[in-house]
Amino acid sequence: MTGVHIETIRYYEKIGMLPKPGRTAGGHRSYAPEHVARLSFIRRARELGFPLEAIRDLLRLNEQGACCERARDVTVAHRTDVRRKIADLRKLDRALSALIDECQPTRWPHCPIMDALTADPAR
Amino acid sequence: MTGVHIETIRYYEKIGMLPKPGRTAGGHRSYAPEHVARLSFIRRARELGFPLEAIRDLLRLNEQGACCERARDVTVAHRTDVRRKIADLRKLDRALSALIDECQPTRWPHCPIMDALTADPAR
DNA sequence: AATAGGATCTGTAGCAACTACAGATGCAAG
DNA sequence: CTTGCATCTGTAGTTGCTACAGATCCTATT
Repeated sequence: MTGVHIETIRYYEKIGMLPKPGRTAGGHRSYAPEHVARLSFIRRARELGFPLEAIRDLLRLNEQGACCERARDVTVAHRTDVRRKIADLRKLDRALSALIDECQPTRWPHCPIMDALTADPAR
Repeated sequence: MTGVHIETIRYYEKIGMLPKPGRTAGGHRSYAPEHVARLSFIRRARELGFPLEAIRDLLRLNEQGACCERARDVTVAHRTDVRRKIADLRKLDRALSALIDECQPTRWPHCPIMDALTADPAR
């Protein structure tokens, strides 16, 4: 129903992201509509890359009806984190590209990738 | 000497990234220059974001003197991975920014962030 | 009503790449 | 010879799941 794997649902239950559902006579979990809604909420937030701890905050805000102001703060903080990661990865991309460019057969005396990685014990 | 945390060094030893060093009479590890060189290699490769498994390959290539061609392949594969991550994160950034933009006090009927996350059980 | 099959149950271990303890030693400087 | 820091082993925690094993349950068909 929610597209969340069953193991993941049980994991969420275990870490307290999802309230424990009722059980059938045989011990199987039976989920109420609010479980489904909460799971959908979590899934959408996960698709937006929010960490589970942030989602916990968002869920709390949602329940309290405390809206925009603070939900926006959480979202902005998350975006800041995403942007930091992008910047880090771009730096990596540039460094890797420089190595790859240097590593052309035409310019070949010795492998620049290995040179960049090998320690220089003299220094 | 290498800037690698001591716990990390022991972790590398445990997973076989670093050969087991000799020991002093009292049982303390004593590292030879080749350990230091290997650790430096690993550290530089980690700074370039290579996963440990790829670093294992690079170290093997380095020992075999097998150079450019294959080291280049490993590096290009890693860059592809980095670029995929950048693309994913940019998509996230755009989605988050759209939500944040919509969430201005001026346009306020209801919080667009919570709306986006809340399930629509009717549909 | 019996049965066959799939789904769920609990619990644990694994992923990547470390980090953080606890409690016990070793070792070097003063 | 002492003081105090560094290292020792071993285990558990981090994040967000995923993948089993072996047992039980539930549903649909006969």
